[in-house]
Amino acid sequence: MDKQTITIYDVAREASVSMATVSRVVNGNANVKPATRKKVLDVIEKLDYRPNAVARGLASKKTTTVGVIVPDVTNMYFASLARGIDDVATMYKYNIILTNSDSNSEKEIKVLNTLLSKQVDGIVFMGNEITEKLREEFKRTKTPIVLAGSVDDAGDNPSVNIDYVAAVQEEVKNLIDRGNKRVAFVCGPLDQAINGKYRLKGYKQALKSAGIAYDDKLVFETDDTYKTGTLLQPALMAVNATAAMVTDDELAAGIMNGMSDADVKVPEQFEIITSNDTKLTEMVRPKMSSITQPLYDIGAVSMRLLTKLMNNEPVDEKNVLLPYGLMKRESTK
Amino acid sequence: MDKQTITIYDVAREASVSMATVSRVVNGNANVKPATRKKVLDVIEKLDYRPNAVARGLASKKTTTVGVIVPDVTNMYFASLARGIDDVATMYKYNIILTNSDSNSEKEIKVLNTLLSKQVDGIVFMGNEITEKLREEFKRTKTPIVLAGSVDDAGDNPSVNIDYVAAVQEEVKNLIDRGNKRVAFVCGPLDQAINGKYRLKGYKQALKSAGIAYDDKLVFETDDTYKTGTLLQPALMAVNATAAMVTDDELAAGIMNGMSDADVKVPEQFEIITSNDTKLTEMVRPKMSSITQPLYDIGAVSMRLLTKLMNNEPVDEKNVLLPYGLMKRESTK
DNA sequence: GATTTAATTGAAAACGTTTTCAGATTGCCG
DNA sequence: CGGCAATCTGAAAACGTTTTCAATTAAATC
Repeated sequence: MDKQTITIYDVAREASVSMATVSRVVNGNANVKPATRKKVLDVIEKLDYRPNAVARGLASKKTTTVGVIVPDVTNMYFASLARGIDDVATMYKYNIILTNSDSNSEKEIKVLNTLLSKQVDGIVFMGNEITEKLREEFKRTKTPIVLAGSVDDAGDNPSVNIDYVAAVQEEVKNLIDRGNKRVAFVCGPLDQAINGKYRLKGYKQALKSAGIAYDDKLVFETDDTYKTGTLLQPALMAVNATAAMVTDDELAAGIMNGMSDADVKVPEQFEIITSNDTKLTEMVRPKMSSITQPLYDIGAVSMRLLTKLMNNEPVDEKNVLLPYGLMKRESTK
Repeated sequence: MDKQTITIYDVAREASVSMATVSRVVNGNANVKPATRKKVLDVIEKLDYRPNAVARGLASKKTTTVGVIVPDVTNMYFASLARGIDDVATMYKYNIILTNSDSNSEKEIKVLNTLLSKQVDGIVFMGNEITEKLREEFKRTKTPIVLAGSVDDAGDNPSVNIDYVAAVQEEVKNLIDRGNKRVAFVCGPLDQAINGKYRLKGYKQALKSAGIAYDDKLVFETDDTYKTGTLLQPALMAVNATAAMVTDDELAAGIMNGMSDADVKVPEQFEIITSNDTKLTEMVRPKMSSITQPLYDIGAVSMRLLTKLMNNEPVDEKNVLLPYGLMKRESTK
């Protein structure tokens, strides 16, 4: 009673050719006489034959599927990257298996392994804290892996990012130039290299160039959530900060709303610059000034890079830096 | 030079048992003597054997992978659903292949077919305008499909939603009770059943109960984007609307900001209620009152339903309605 | 200890493709 | 029209599992 699945063999019989020939026309192999090609194509049409990608994957050792590991799709930043990834994946005939890791190292390792067991042709990984254990798992496989919008200081994985230190440095400099003596640095977990090594470095460099002493009371390590942001106003006031460089848009939105709710005027009394330029920056009032990152493109370029790696094509630059920008909106003077 | 992949056969040899036995222990089959189980397990450990899911899929005709078709992950509404889906998928040992359709019917059909060719065990579909063509494709396959947060008036696919007509009716009634004689209905494309058939119906019913004549000048069909929302203020004022029931959060945020930018006070001069209760509602000022939908749960329940369908378990209710709520925030009086 | 029954195991056939290699056909040239 | 190269085609062996069925071994019964 089962709906009969029709196989390449059925087509071969019906068209009175061999499986090999059918396989050839399905795969667009040139070595088949136009007449036979037509004959086979007709039978395929008539029988409504659809190749079984699993069998194909087993025989060819390619699944045209790539794994995508992301902390949380629900976060606009990652959703944008994911969209870029999917679009160019589609363009190159790949599909993506998307998994949320919650930035949990154990979970990351686990899903990495299930992705590998599913024989994905490549993986794009997002998440900035790469534990030694995870790094080892990365090394163990020869399936290509690229980091998207994520940095690993210690590893040597291909990656695509922007120049976080330069971007932060530039924005903090602007803040200082506008007269802010005490600018806070509000970031996600510092053990993530992107924060602890790069952005913080940019912050420090800007301070140094301006001859301002680094004060660790001004750096606030958070969990990157909106909620946390809303709670930060008192602490920020307590250290006499008059501006903040924030590393996440939702977090920044939280801070800004916390300020507004406490009747601190943004930007008059407190300036805020955020980092990801998700569409949230425009939706909030005042609109948030931001470092602009080509989010979609970071995803897109990552995936493009991955396709090259999967095909053993030469890549000129393993660690791509895309251009960033500075978007002045209403949360800065 | 290729990294040798080790197969079930290698561990069989090494453990001096048959492949069948190895397969049994890998799959937790009870019929194997504890001693042999241990022996095999040890060899697996020693050789670092990982089962090849593709081969397994071919032999067993199950891939433990489900397809997820979504208009755009970058939209918070769908991202939330997707997250719910992935979480329960993981819980039941499935992975998801995530594809963006842009609500484009051709694209939907195309990805549906590639998902099927990849032999997914099931599909959860999001997107409200289901063309006749797509409906036919749905019918052609015996792979189970469930609609998540999406309705198809004409088809008979399993689905999980909330009671959109009741929810809208209730909110519009509240608006009217508070003295609004002219409440606008701002929605996405009306040819999507969720808008054209359900929500609009709730709107009309509320009007009718209140003895107010339906005026189609008050219904605004849009494309559901933030940008469009920001442009709507003049038109809304032109028809003397004093409140709006909006079917999408980003759209609503746009409208609200458009109002604010034109110095129309929300909620004093214009009340706004939105529909999806994404976290955006809290981030915007004033915070938006909303119909609350258990977004994550809609995804989660869809996936759970799908697991039952995939296992041929009986399901009590093919079309699940989850409870909705009404969240009063600051965009209404 | 001989049977009978239950618990373990293994051999081999799927699963639906791709791919290699050799054989068959065709086209072209003098 | 013979011969050689170029073009097409097919047989059969992978690919790495699961699963069926029969055979073997162990346990239980009297």
